[in-house]
Amino acid sequence: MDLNKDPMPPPRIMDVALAAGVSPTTVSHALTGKRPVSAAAQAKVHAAVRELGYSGNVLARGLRTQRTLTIALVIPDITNPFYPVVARGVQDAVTNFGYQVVVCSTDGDEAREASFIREMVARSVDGMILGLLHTPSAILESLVGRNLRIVMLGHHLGRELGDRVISDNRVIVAEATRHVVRMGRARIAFVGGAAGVGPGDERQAGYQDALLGAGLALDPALVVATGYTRASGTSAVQHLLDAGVDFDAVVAVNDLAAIGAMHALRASGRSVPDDVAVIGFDDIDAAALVHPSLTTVDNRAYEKGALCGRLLLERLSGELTGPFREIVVPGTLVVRESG
Amino acid sequence: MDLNKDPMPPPRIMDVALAAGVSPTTVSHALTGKRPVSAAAQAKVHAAVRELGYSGNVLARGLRTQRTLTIALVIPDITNPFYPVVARGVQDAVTNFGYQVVVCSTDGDEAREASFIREMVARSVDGMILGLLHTPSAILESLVGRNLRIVMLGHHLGRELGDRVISDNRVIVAEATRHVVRMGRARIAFVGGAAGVGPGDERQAGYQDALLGAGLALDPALVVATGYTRASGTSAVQHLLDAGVDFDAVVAVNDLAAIGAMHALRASGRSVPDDVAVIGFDDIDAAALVHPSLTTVDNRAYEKGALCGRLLLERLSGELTGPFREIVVPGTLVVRESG
DNA sequence: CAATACATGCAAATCCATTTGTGTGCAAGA
DNA sequence: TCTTGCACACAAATGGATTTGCATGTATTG
Repeated sequence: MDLNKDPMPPPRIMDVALAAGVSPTTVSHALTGKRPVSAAAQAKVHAAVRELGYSGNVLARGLRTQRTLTIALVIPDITNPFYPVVARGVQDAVTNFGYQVVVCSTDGDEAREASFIREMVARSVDGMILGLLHTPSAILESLVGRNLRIVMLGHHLGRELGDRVISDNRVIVAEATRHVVRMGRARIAFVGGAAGVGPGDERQAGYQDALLGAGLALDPALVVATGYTRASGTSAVQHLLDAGVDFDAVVAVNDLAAIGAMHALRASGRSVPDDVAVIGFDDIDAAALVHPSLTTVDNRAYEKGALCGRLLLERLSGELTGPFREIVVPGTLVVRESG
Repeated sequence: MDLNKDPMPPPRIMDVALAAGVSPTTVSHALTGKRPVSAAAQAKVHAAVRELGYSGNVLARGLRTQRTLTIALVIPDITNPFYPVVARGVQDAVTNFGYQVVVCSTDGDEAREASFIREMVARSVDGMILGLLHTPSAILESLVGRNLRIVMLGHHLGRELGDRVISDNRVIVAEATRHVVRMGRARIAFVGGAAGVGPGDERQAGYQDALLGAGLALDPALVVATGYTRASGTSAVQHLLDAGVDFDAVVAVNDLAAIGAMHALRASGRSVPDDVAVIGFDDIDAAALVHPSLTTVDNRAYEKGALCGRLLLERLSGELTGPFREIVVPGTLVVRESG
């Protein structure tokens, strides 16, 4: 019982040719349009294709044409609700043009980022949309000049490898922080992110800009870089509480961290926003659902994904040429109950 | 300026052979282990591989070997937080064995389910994990007997195509409904899902089992099948309210619908759970975060994904043979504030 | 020394669709 | 009638790795 024998292999181009009564060459021409084919032959070929359910072997086709109609989307964390929305934006932008999207979640791990990228190159993807947390290094350097289009998402570190779609992190976090200052808060913590990793640094800079602009002191004890997950927010606040740091507001690196922070605050008996205001970033679905609802920055996940997809397609089609573009998608402050 | 010329193509096996001073055949044997290779040659080959960053051409390899080390995960909705967790479970189960996961989100659209499956077959994936909402039809029939392993997730409709990992939907929803009955609720609505689509029917059956078991009447007006999204829950409750139906509890087909239902209830000035109790299904992250927190059923997303991945690998390796297995992953009721 | 085992190279087939060059038959137009 | 054009078949090359048969060379063993 050889389970690995294929009892009914998929139809090949030769099967279609036989069924249509034409040569394989004509089938190929009829399907690709590389040479004129009579209407009669067209009809016969398409009838045979439908009858047999022929769809061609993507491997063989890709090997020959050097195009796979596949793009890779590399993201830090598929369980962060921000990214599925991005993924949907990408998908919606490219599926109508026949492209497939392969999603790789790296857990923000640098080694995994590298290995996914390598893997996707080996798979001959036509392009990649890279939402990396780490600065592109040697791995990406080796891709420069490859026949491979790249769009960077939310990153403008490192060498220019392709078009970029980014947030105005610094500006908008500064605005969000000023919003908290206007509410009379003066001991404002910044929570989550990690030095040199992802957008945390820029957001922290925006936070600092706002404090300085308001004439408030920068207290290093108020900055706790723990990461980008819910647990990051929880542990950061716990750290602040354990250290006995006094604070009346928390600006979090993203919504997940903000929600984690709110949990830790509630667990310690503090009220949000009465005792401590909390601000997030991204405006994931859950931001509107938590209690109190989260004041945050709409990070336009869907638009960003769609924009990345469109940019990539335009590069692939040659429609867009010339120097790499950097598109800033501005965020907007969404004021809710938490701050 | 031909942007489509490749200034630096990826290394081929011949390049490695030249660099290592051996034949391409020996390189292949060294890397695949199909024939014994001396330690000296091994070392030279591996050194050359590292130096050149050779990883092989997946298309060519797959074409020859008929194996791509890729599996497809087809899910209804990537923005439903249940599924990213499943995806992570699958990934964690298979990446250590060299497999890649391609995630396809179908939006619960039957045509898209079919087209994704076809697309993945054309890509010669080694196996598929199918979380379908619709009953597998002709599309899948044509895959029976193909050299392709299938695991069905949360579905036991249609012909047996592979192993299955399912929930005890009916039993656990009945238990959840009895929980609401014990709280003294008697006018219990069932909200969301769609006839013949996904697990909705089974969950509704469990709801009815519990009502009948408790001697309560089944009022068709209390059942509103609208779908699986947050909007589905909102519109279903709105429909109940508009129709003037009296109810004091809502059992929703999943957490998203439950959260949508809570929104509609709050918007109408009703209190949860005082006026209306709400029960969800899945225990997505947001269930614990909404206010009031959602009583729901832990649907073990991660375990299910991991289980699907393991089953698929065991079939692919030949480790598991014989008749298809059906594994029921029992849910557990998680009582929180909403009901 | 003869015999066996083992490592390795070479050549060729294979996987399947695409693509190009060449040749053939049929038709319409000069 | 001769040309020109068109549709198509056929053959062969291409893409890159895997895999097998066969031959060679070296090393070990009886």
